[in-house]
Amino acid sequence: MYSPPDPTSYNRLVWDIVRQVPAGRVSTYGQIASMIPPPDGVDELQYRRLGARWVGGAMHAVPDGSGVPWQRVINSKGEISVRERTEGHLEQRLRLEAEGVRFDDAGRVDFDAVGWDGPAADWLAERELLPPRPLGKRPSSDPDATQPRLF
DNA sequence: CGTTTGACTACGC
DNA sequence: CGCGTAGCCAAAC
Repeated sequence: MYSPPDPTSYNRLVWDIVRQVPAGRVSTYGQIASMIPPPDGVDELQYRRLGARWVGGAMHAVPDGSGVPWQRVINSKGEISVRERTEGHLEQRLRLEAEGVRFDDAGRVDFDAVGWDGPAADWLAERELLPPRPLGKRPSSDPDATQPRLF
């Protein structure tokens, strides 16, 4: 798999971030990666794809009983990335549904409803991490037809 | 020792 | 909006 220069410390950092995701909310591999600065020498655009894979590797490597809520990390399409018809896939879905996360007929969640907006700004600053990429559709793309003027 | 296979995304059709 | 593919690496077969 695509591995970061230092998988051990990278994984620890990823797990720390994932621990911040509250129950009932979901993040994505790409969003987690977006908070971690790209290592030296890694092209930023390339890191958007590589980093997501690295985070996937970190999730795959979560130790049993570590308390890391790995089920709250899914792919950018809003679906569970663990291969279907596997034990892990079913367990992730059941865990999320137990937290109140709903899946549509296509097996996708609604980021606008359950998407995570990242840790508090000071939490990120303490660790020299970047602000996360927002999830879901941009509310700004919705015309002000439904958005009444406040004055 | 050669192949297959990923807990991913962006981009082009 | 759905589908295929590149990118580019380490393990498991």
